Amino acid sequence: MHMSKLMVKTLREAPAEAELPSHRLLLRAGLMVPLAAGLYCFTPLGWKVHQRLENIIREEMDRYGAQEIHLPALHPLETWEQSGRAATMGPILFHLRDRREREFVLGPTHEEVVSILAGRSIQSYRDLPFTLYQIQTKFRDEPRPRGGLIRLREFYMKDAYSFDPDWETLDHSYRDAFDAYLRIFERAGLPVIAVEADSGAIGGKDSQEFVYLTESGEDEILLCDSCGYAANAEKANIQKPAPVPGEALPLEEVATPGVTTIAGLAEFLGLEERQTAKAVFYLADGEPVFACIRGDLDVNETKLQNALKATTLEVMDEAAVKKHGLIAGSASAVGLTGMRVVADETAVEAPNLVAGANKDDAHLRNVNHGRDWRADITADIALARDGDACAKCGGRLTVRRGIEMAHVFKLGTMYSESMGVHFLDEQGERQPAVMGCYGIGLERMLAAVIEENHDENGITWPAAVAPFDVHIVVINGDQAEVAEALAQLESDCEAAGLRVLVDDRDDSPGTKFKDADLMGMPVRLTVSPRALKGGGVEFKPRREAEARVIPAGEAPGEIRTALAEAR
RNA sequence: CGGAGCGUGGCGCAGUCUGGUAGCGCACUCGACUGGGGGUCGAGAGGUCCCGCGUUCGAAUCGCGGCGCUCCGACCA
Repeated sequence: MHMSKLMVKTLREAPAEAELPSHRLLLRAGLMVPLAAGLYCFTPLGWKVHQRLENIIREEMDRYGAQEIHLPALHPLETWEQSGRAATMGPILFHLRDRREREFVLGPTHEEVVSILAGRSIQSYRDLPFTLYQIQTKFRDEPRPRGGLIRLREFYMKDAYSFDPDWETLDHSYRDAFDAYLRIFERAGLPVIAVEADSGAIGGKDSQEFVYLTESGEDEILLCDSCGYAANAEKANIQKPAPVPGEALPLEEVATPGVTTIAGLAEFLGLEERQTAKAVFYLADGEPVFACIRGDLDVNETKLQNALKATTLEVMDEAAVKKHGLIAGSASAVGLTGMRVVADETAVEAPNLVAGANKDDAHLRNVNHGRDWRADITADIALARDGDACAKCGGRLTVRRGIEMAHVFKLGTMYSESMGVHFLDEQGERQPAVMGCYGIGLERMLAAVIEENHDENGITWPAAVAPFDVHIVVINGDQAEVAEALAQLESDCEAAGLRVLVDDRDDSPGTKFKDADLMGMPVRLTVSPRALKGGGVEFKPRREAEARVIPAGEAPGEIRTALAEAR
């Protein structure tokens, strides 16, 4: 490809709205052009990278026997009503109507549709197991698209779905997908870590995310520095400090004028925070819920939501707090009626806690579970924080941020039951298939590849995803010797199976070098009178500082070597 | 949805406070020179100043309403 013919426009300066390095470079290098919030056009250059990522994924999925399919993006609304997710996914669904006023949604994912497809193919346990996958567009009406390709409203996802006769064989399908993902990210030059993730109220057993660690990520991850435990903040478990022990003492009210915070309460009474009880109020599916945890801990709302099996959970606003007669800052479950109480184990086990008296400026000492109050649900609802103790080994947890690249789930039978994916087992009994699902965000992956592979001058593509292998800069291409050398070099490289980009534009050398750095092909060759005089062509791997002159005939071999190193 | 900022040629910005014929740099076109890190000179083209309503003799500028974009948060199987 010659740059004089390539539809690309590089920018000296990035648009003001772009902040992330990947976003700025995607725009500056001319890989994409914005259309609207969360929507981008890919240029020929950008699309080549996208396709190379796609192909890596396709190869690794095919390698373990997953089968590629294609599904509609447009789904009848009833499909989503059948699974119940029309309600739970709610506002994220793009809705539209056809000319006969029939309602459709644009698929944000494809569990429902793939289940319908699978259900029509499965009759016997002999038909199982298998894994289907698709690489196609998904639509989500995100509340806030952001970060260039990090969060889009229309995006490519590789989504795979496994169908197994039982949980045991699902473990194998899951493992196959997991291993394929490790190979995919390895090949794409993207360091990721697998972290335990929440599988949601929707159910399922195991769930892991593949996360690329970066400060600009939106996912919060807890990492244990001693045992390697890694979990999404929604899922992370901690070892909670032991309570202050003691025999149950008589309940006693104490005046606490103006005290409304745990820190203030502990200081006022000269106690530790773990000797107090904290209360937080929520509306779960619209119903009031009283959450209670020991004062030194915070509530993990995902865990709380799971404990409640609620589809929505929100913190009560002031009006709701008032309406339900709660006293913020002095609330406790003692004497509380009219709502469910969910308590963390710590609040149940610790004796003689200080809790609110359910009136202003007063608290209760020596509150004990069982005697003074009772939890409707007792569960672990504690939030892991930076510095907390690892649940597995007691080591120190550190909070890191990252971008979720992929998510693997053991779904179980939820969709097979609602969408009708059944088979007859060896006993002739009708069973729902046990499903798993495995998604990778393509554009997000592309953005992360750039986040990981760039320097102050531009992109430094890993060889496996670069749009071209070699970028040939021509200087004084109008001179006959130079033109001749270029033609030979180009055909030698192409004969060696290399993807060649030639900057044949009539621009100054400086402009071409800057663009070559910005666009970031793994190897740059310069054909010029000077290099010819020096005995060949100038050879410079993008990630190295120094260039050297090599005989032109050796270029293809040297490029191959450099590509092998540019991972 | 809450908080903040921004909207002027393709990109980066000035002009807005204090109303008076829209400007700079880059990019673009043509010509010449130059030819190893976004080069020089000359001549050009390109604008619903986000939209609407209002105030005014006169609005990019003031007022009201709306839209869009970005960031933070909420949200995000």
